[in-house]
Amino acid sequence: MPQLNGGGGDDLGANDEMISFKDEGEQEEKISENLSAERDLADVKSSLVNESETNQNSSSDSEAERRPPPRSETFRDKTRESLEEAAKRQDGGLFKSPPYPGYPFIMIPDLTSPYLPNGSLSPTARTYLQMKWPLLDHGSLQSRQALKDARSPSPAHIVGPFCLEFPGQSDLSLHQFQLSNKVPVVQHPHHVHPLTPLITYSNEHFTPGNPPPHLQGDVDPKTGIPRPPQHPDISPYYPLSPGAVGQIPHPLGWLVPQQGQPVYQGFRHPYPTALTVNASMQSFLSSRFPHHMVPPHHSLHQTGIPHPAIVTPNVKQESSHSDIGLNSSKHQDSKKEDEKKKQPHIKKPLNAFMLYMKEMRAKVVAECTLKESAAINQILGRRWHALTREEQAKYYELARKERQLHMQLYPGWSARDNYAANQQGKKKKRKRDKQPGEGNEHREYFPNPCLSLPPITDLSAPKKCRARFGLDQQNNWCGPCRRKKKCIRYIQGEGSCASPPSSDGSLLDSPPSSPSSVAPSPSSKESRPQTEQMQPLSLTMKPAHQPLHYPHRHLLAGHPPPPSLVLLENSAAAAGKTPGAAHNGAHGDVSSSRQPGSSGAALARPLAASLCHSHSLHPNSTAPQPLSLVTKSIE
DNA sequence: CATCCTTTGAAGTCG
DNA sequence: CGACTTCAAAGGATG
Repeated sequence: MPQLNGGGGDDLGANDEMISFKDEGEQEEKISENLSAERDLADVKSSLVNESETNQNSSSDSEAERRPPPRSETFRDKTRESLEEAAKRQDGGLFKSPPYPGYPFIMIPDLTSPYLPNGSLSPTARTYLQMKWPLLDHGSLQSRQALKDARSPSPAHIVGPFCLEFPGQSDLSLHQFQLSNKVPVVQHPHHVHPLTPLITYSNEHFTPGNPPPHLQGDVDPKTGIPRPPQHPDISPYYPLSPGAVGQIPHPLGWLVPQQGQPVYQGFRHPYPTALTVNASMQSFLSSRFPHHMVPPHHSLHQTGIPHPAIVTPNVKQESSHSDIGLNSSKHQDSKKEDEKKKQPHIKKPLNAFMLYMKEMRAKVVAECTLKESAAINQILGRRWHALTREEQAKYYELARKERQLHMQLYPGWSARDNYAANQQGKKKKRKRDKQPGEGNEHREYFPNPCLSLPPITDLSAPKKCRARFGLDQQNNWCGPCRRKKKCIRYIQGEGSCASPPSSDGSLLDSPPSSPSSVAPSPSSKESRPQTEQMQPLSLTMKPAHQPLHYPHRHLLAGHPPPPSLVLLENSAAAAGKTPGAAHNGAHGDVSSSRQPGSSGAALARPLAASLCHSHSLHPNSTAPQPLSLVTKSIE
C-alpha cells in the first residue's frame, strides 16, 4: 500500500470519506499481511494508481495534492476481511452469483492500466484475476468459448457476472468489436480499465457468433440519437452516436475509443486511467470538447460523438425552431441566438453514487420489476450502503476519475455554470422548498424501521397513502401524500408499516425471482416484526434533517460499514438514549432512525448487519427485503 | 409538458 | 466554517 495513497495521491472519494478513513492507515499493513490475494491486487492497483497519479501529476498536480488519500486505501480495514468473507458466504441475493457479482472486477481495473505494457502484469495479478473473475467461476459455456477464442487473449475480463442476469440480451459481441474495428477492443485483462467495472460485461455480449442484433435500431428518445441496443445492465453512460455503434455502452462510454483510434487501442476504456491524460489522450479529449471549452483548436471528435456531459440544446433548439416557425420571430430569433450563444449545457460529472445507480438500475428494475425511479433509487441507496467499502471505493474512484476527466475536458467549467443556467432559464424545477417544519418532521420519523429498511419500500412510498387508498380515497391520505411528499402515516404509525411492505415493499425489495428473498412474508409473523425491527438498523437512514450526506463519516471512522454503524447507534438508541441525545454530530444521521418501536430489536448484531447484503437475508427475514441490509444472522 | 419523487455525493452559495 | 441548496440520472406519477 503505500502507493495506494501515494501520500494521498489517489483521491478516491469524497473528502468526508477520506477523512473518516484517515486513521486507518495501519490497517493496510495488516491487510497486506493477511490478504495476500487482495494484496496482490492492491499492489497492482496501487502501482497503477501511482502510475496514473504520476502521470497525472504532470497534468494536474495541484489536484492530486490536495486530494486526500484514496478511499480505497482506507477501506482496507480490519473488518474488511470479515466482511468479505461474510459477503462471500452470503451472497445470495441481490447480486446473484458471486458475493458481489458485479464487483469482482473491482481490482481488476487497475490492471488495465494502459500504462502497463501488455504482459506487464505480474503473474499474481493475473492469477488473481482469474480467481476472481466471476465468469470463470460460473464457467458459462460462452465464457469458456471466449476464453478459448484466440482472438481474445483474455476474454475473461469481458465476461461479467451480470451476464447471468440478462441472458439473451447480448447486444454486442466482442467479436464484433474486434472484427468491426469499430472499437479497439482490448482483450487483455490488464487492459481493462478500472472503470470497466461499470460495464457489465456479459458473456453474451461478447459471445462470438452472437452478432449484435441490430446495432442501430434504438434511438434515444431524449436525444434522438440512435444508439446501440443496450443491455439492461449496461447503462450507457452517455448516448452514443450512430457512429458509435458497436461501442460498449460503458458509462463512460463517451470516452471509449472510437473507430480504432490508435491512441486508445488496447484500451477498453476511455480513461486510460483517467488519472492521467497523456498527450495523446489529451488530443483525443480535446477533440471531443466543445470548442468553447477546449482550447480553440478542438472540435468534436471525428466520430462526432459529443461528450456525454455536454447536453446540446438540441432539443430545445428544435423546439425553439418550431416555435420560431410558428411564432414571432424576433423574439424567437433573439432567443435562438441566445441559445446558440449559450454553450452547450455541460453536465456535472456523476458522483460515485450516480455511477452506481447507472450501473445497477437496470438490475434493480429487472429484479424488482419496478420502474419508478424514485423507488428504485431508494433501493439503490440502500444497496449502496450495503456495499462494502471496497465496492464503494470502486465507484468513488470512478467518480473521481470522472471528475478529473471532466475537469480536463472542461477546464473552465464550474457547477455554478449550471446553476446559473437554470436560474436564468428557469427551466429547472425550482427545488421543492421543503417546509422546514414539515420536512423535518418526516425526516425525523423517517427513520422508522419500516421506512428505513428494505422494506423501505415504505420509505419509498412517498405515495404510500396513494398506494394504499388509491386515488379514490384521497381523503384518507395524509397531508404529505396529498402534496406528493413522503408519507408520514406509515412512518408514524407502526402498524401500517407491516402492511405496506407487502404491497409496495414486495415490489421494491424483493426480487421476484430470488427464492430466498421471496420468502415468506406471510409465514413470518415473526419475520415481519423482525424485519421491521431490524430495519431501523438499516443503513439507510440518512438523517433527513441532515441533508448531509455523510453517512460515511461515521462509517468510515468506525470502519464498519454503514449499516453496522447504524445498527450500533440504533442499539444505543434503543438502549435508552433519547433521540436528542443521540443526535449530536456524528450521530445525527442515526437520529432519524430512532423511532418509537423501532428499537429494540435492532440489535441485530451490528456486524452481521453490516455484513449482510440484502440478498443474504435470512430466510426469516421477510422476503420483501432483499434489498435491505437486514440481516441475517451470520453465524 | 414541467415538475415531483428519490437516492448520494460534489460543489456551489450564504450567513 | 457550517448549513443549506443545486444538480447530476432516471422514469413513472402528477398537476
